[in-house]
This record gives sequence, structure tokens and C-alpha cells, in this order.
Amino acid sequence: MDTIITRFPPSPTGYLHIGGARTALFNWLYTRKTGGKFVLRIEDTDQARSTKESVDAIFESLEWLGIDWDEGPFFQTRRYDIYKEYIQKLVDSGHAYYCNCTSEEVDAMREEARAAGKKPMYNGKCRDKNLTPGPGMVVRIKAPRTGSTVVEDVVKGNTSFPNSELDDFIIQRSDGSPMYNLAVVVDDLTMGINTIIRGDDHLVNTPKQILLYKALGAELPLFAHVPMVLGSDKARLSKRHGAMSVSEYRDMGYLPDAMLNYLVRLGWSFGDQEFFTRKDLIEKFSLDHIGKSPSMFDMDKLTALNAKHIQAATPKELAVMLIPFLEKQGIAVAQGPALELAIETLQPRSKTLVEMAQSAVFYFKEEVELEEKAAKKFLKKATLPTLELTAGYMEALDEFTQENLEDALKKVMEEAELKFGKIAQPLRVALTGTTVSPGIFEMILALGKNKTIHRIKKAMDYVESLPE
RNA sequence: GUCCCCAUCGUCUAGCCCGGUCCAGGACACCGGCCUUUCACGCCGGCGACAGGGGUUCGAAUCCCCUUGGGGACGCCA
Repeated sequence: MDTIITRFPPSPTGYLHIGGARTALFNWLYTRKTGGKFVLRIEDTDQARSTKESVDAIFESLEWLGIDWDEGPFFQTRRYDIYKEYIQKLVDSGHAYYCNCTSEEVDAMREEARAAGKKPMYNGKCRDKNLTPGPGMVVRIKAPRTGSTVVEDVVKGNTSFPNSELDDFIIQRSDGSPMYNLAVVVDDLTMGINTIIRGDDHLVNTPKQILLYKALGAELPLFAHVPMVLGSDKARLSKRHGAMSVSEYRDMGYLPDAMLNYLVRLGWSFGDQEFFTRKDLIEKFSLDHIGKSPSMFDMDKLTALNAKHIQAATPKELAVMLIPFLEKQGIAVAQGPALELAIETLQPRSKTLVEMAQSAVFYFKEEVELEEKAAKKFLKKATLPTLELTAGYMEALDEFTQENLEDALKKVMEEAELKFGKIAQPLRVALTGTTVSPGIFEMILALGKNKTIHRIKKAMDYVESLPE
């Protein structure tokens, strides 16, 4: 095969959800890996349900994930002339026919088939009537009734479908618009798509599409049907399983790279490797390690992976992503060393950007809010001398470094005759208001001399105000 | 109902194609411990699976069949 050309064809009837994102990712990775082309196509022929908002939401999510496309976006609704042309070809060559059966009639046929223990389908009433076009008529494909169609699939292997299960499905609605199977095949054909990676809910559609390819005298693309992503109860992923859309995960503070990493591992593996950078994935992805069975979405694992990606990212990269989350916490900070230093201290203790933003608040607030329990336990009258000593030694330092801070606190320990733990906790509460924070020294370094001393003094004021 | 797909720890999976190295490996979660200035990180250890039944074979997680279970499709949706 020459250049690999894949596509991602969402229908804009909602947000980009997890399953769709994974499909997009597989296609994208495969083309990036092979140096192929990735086409984005919007399947909006369902005029009733397609919306502009959905289209925008899909673009936005793809961009956030860093999945870019080489061609498109193409909109099916702008390609009706092309479909018409192909439908005409099919009619002319005797592969399709006009049908004037009403929906009610067809429903009755389906009912009848079901009652007879068969698959519900159209019975071919107009198949040989040679009807000519007219208002209210649909075009149906003339499907073979005997034999079988084999789908050759890279992940599923060969699957044979009896043609008796195929009905004369509609390729053009009575309003002249094309139906899914027709539009897909015509698009894939005219766009040169030679590799189709999609959810395995489409596997049963494939014989229909193969029929169309053959009727059009076209060469078949390579099929790879990827198992679906299920919810935690093994049912198809839906709203009741919690967050579905990619944008929700962005808002919960997941990194796009972590998302990609998690999604790709849902169905694909590379030995025992769990952590992948984007570059890794492009290098290592292949179609041969895609599993055959469906998988369940597990937020815990996503979260764990997110923590790893946060640790692996540079403070600078994180700063850009973190700023909007800080704003939600009411903190306005510019990018720069202060922010990056703070981020560095929080990297090993943040699983999401939301968490990181929450724990970063104390760095940037003007005044520390003392947590009641923490203050009660660690900021007592007896703490005053220690705080005073600490402030004194720190003020004497020209600038803060890990080393001279350690020296300063060592002196405090000696003079106060206290162990490190005894002076560290009160100091921590004074500086952060809570008992939980990054390591004392790295925190002080990130906070800076002014804020540090100011906060110690504030804490001293607080202690002094305490009743005897 | 009919057709199609799938089946290894609770979950994601390695191994399966090319049977022996697997009394089944890794990761998440969970439990214990270590490290330690708090919380984390990290490190060490534990718990925990070849759905069931038949074959084939000297030998099966690996090959075949059946059963069961799960999923998908059956639209003038995509």
C-alpha cells in the first residue's frame, strides 16, 4: 500500500466523547506513525440532530488533545451532488432501484419477518418493479440474497456474513438526501481513504459497504474494527457513567497527554509499558497489538497516569495549563519563575490540575487563612519564641537558599532545644495556614523572603492575641 | 427473535498466531511496611485471574467443539 490515508468521521450530534476520541487517536497515530494523511469529515446528513455547536465542540476537543488533521474538515451536507451522481450510477447499472413503499408498509414487513423468527427487514417488494423517480420515493440497493460476504479485518480476522441477512437498504431518502452507508462509501472512495479504523459497532455495517464498493467497481480499503469502550457496568458508555465528553476531562484537570496515554492503552498495548509520551506513541503504535475484547473505562487509572504525566512535564509547560485553573480559584498570576517554582513543589503531590491549583492557592494569596484545627494545634503561646527566632535568623539572610535556610533553622533548633519536627509544623501552619504542604525548604524558596517573613510575623501577631 | 463479535486478577493488560521456559508477568485500585519536617512522591511486600465442560496432544491460558456469560447490529440515525 502506498500512503496510508485514514479518516475520523464524527457526526455532530453531541460532544466528542471518550470512545470517539479513542477512535480519532488510533487513526491519527497510525497516520503519524506511517507518514500518511489523516482526514477529518463531519457526517452531518442527519439534519435534524446535527448542530453547529457540536461541530465546534468536536474541533475544540480535538485541538485540545493535539490531534490535528491534514485534510478537511469536509461536510457531507456540502457534497450532495457527489452522492447524487453515485446513486444515479448505481441505479443505471442496475445495482439500485426506486421504491415507493411507505414507512408503515416497511414496518409491517419487519414485523412479519420478526414473527417468522427472522431478522426484521425490507422484503424487496419494489425490487423488480423498475419504478421511475418520483416524489416520495427512496432508492434502495439491490442486495444479493444468496451466498455470503466476508469481511477481512486486521483486528478481528475474517468474518463471514450470510447475504440473506442483508436487506435492500435505503441509500437515498425520499427527500433526496443520502443515507449513511452510501455517503460513507462514496466519501471514503473519493477521498482516497484506504485504511478504516473504527468502532466494532460498525462491523455489521461492513458487508453493506463492501456491497457498495463492489457495485461501484472499487477496491476495498483495509478494515480495522476496534472493540468498544464500555462503562464500569460493562454497558455501552453513556451519560450515566459520569463524564463522557473530552472537554469535561479537560475541565477536571487532566492533561491531554495523559488522556492520550490512557485512551490508547484502552485496547492497545506495547508489552508491559504503561507510560507513553506523545512521541513514544507515534513511534510505537501499530495495528497488530489491538485487543479484540471490549474494555471498561476506569477513571482511577486515568488519574494515576495523569499524576505521572504531571510529574514528567516541565513546570513551564504546566504553568500555561494551570493558569486557567488558578483563575477559577480566584488567583491571578502571570507566567514566570514564581509560578514555576511553586508548581515544581506541587508536581509530586498533584493528580490533576484542579488539585494543583487548589494546593497552590496559599502561595499567591495576600494573607494566609489559618485553618482552625491547625492553628489550635500548632500555633500556641509556647510557639512564639520559636517563631520569633526563626523570623530573626531569616531576616538576617541576604537571600534565601536551601543551604542558608537549613543553617538558620538549625540555629533555631539549637537555641530552642527542639527537634526539627517541632519547629517545622508551626512554621508550616504559619506559612500556609494548614498542616499539609510541600517540603518546608522548597516551599519557603518558592514563597520568597518577603512573604515568608511577613507570614511568620502575622502568625506571631495571632499567637500574641491568644488569651492566656 | 435473527445475525455478528468477544471471554486471563475487581479494572486495563502481557502471554495465545508459532502448545512445554506460566503452579501465568506488569499496571491501577486495595492492604501492610520502609523513607520522612506534614502531605505526597519513591521503594519493598501482600491480596488477586487462564468462565465451565468436552476433545486433540506425552504436554493447553495457548489448537478444536459445545455451553454459559457479556457486547454489538438489525432505522427514510450515524
